[in-house]
Amino acid sequence: MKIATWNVNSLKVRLPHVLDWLATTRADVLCLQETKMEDKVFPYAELEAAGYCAAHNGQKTYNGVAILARGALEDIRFDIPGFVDQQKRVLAATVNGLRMVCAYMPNGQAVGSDKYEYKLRWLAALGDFIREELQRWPQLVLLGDYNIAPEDRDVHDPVAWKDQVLCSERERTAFRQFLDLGLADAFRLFDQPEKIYSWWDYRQMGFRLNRGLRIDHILLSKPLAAACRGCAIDKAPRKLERPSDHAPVIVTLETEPA
DNA sequence: ATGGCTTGAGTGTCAAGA
Repeated sequence: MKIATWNVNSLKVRLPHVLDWLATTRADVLCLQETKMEDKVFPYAELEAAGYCAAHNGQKTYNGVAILARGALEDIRFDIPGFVDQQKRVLAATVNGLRMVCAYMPNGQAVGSDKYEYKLRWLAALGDFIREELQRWPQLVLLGDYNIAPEDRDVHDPVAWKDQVLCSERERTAFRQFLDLGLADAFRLFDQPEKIYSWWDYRQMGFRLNRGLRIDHILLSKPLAAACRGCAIDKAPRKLERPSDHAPVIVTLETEPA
């Protein structure tokens, strides 16, 4: 079973890339972030024609998350329960007995800003939610755009980024709190080459110079980590015309028949 | 260089991303 996440930076612009990528990879589940659209214009029909069921939690202009799956989506939940938030950043659904929690975590703008404090409050609330979800669904995947580079090796220039937003200690501590719930960073379950990233700035040839950050992640609960056979970041879509600034991350799980 | 691209909104030019 292949499960993936991709911040598409506008699904309206990127739908052709998404459809091509699904046809190529045959992923079973794809979680999207930054759809930047209301539900009434979400391309359900095009995705269904491609063989995918979909659930969407969207809004105009900003944010918006979706889960696409070859199988049925069950127990769909929107947002973080009990956390008052106008921003559409979380969507959860069960596929083939596996709980998927798709998250577009806040950017935080700058260390010390109001948005940074919102990010940390938001991350704490998500942690509480995931703890509850794990009790009901031991087979859980928390995946999406975390907007956190967990370690210096996930940063092209750790000196320049030191203590900056996406790399600050408080954000990295929040990331480790997900690991403390028993989740594992699928990418780090395997030997990986150096300088692998999932996001590159559009400006100043960031991608060509590989000036990137690894901020998109797939975290697996213990039974799924044991079943994980691989994790990779697919740079191919980042090379296309009008690409998203993020690349998809994909895991392969060896799952037992349901 | 509070910059450098890209998107959405909306038709001016700005907010937001990371």
